[in-house]
Amino acid sequence: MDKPQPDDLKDAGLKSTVPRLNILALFKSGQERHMSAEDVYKQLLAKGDDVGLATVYRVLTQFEQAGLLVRHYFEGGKSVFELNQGKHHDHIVCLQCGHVEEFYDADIESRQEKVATERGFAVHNHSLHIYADCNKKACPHKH
Amino acid sequence: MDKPQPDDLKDAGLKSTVPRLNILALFKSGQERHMSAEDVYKQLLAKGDDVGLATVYRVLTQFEQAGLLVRHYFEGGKSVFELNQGKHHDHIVCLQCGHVEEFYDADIESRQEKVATERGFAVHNHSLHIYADCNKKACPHKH
DNA sequence: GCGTAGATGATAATAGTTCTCATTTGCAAC
DNA sequence: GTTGCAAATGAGAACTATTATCATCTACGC
Repeated sequence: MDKPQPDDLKDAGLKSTVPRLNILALFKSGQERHMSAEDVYKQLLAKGDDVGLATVYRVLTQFEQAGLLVRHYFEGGKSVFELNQGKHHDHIVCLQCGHVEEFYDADIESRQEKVATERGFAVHNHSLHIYADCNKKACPHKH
Repeated sequence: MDKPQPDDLKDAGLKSTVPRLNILALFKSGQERHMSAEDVYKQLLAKGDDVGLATVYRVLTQFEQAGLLVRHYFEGGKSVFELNQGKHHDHIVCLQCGHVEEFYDADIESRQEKVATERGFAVHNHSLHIYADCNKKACPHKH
């Protein structure tokens, strides 16, 4: 239930191949919303799907270009992907446990747009990352 | 005029060595506000300063820890440094020419704080990067 | 001036990601 | 259902940004 929809791939002009279906299914399974290439690779291997790391990188990039996934560049070097569910949002990253929480604030959004256009820029996209401690009571979100 | 102040280094608990003075002087010269390690390395070599790349990386990290510089993680993998002049600000990065413009918006700042505390997070720092086109008239900011 | 802890620089090592290319596979035409 | 071929895959090499190693050098207090 919640099988991958090959249509997503077809619509994006991509052949529906085994690795692509597996990767899409992993994101749709919703276990982890935010995954790096390495994360995806390991999860697939753990599930028994035999896939190459190069393919994971390739497919993630294709999915990003197709709009199926969104890529984030958090601090720490590696980029992280999440399913694109249409609604833009920003992120709070816990520095203790790495937990990522999403939020959306209309005021922040509109002021960003304002700031950019005031300066003559045409906004493509933006990233707002708040790095913080969630640890009120010893980091509820386990690593 | 605008020579490096060894005091900055001493205050940070760092010996005032030739490479450190040169790197600090480069940032204070104000030619480029935002530079990657590679940028700094090349600029110094171009100026005739003989320095090792490893030293540049080390010194930039030390300066960041000492609060002399601020490090930014823009899209594209490499991190970028700028002189820490006390006033926090965010960035608009031009996707065409790489030009970086700074801005500060008190409303955005306060709403970020609000969003985070509402969710029980203690903010350490944040990064807001707007990626946009500055090209009103063929990208005024040359690469 | 001297001694030493700390700094440097050449190079090796590492992490994340992309490239190469021989082999395999999806899929459309027969 | 087979066939053909462009596109996709996977193993590993290559690449980029950065950090670690370590023998040599240097700033600076005595």
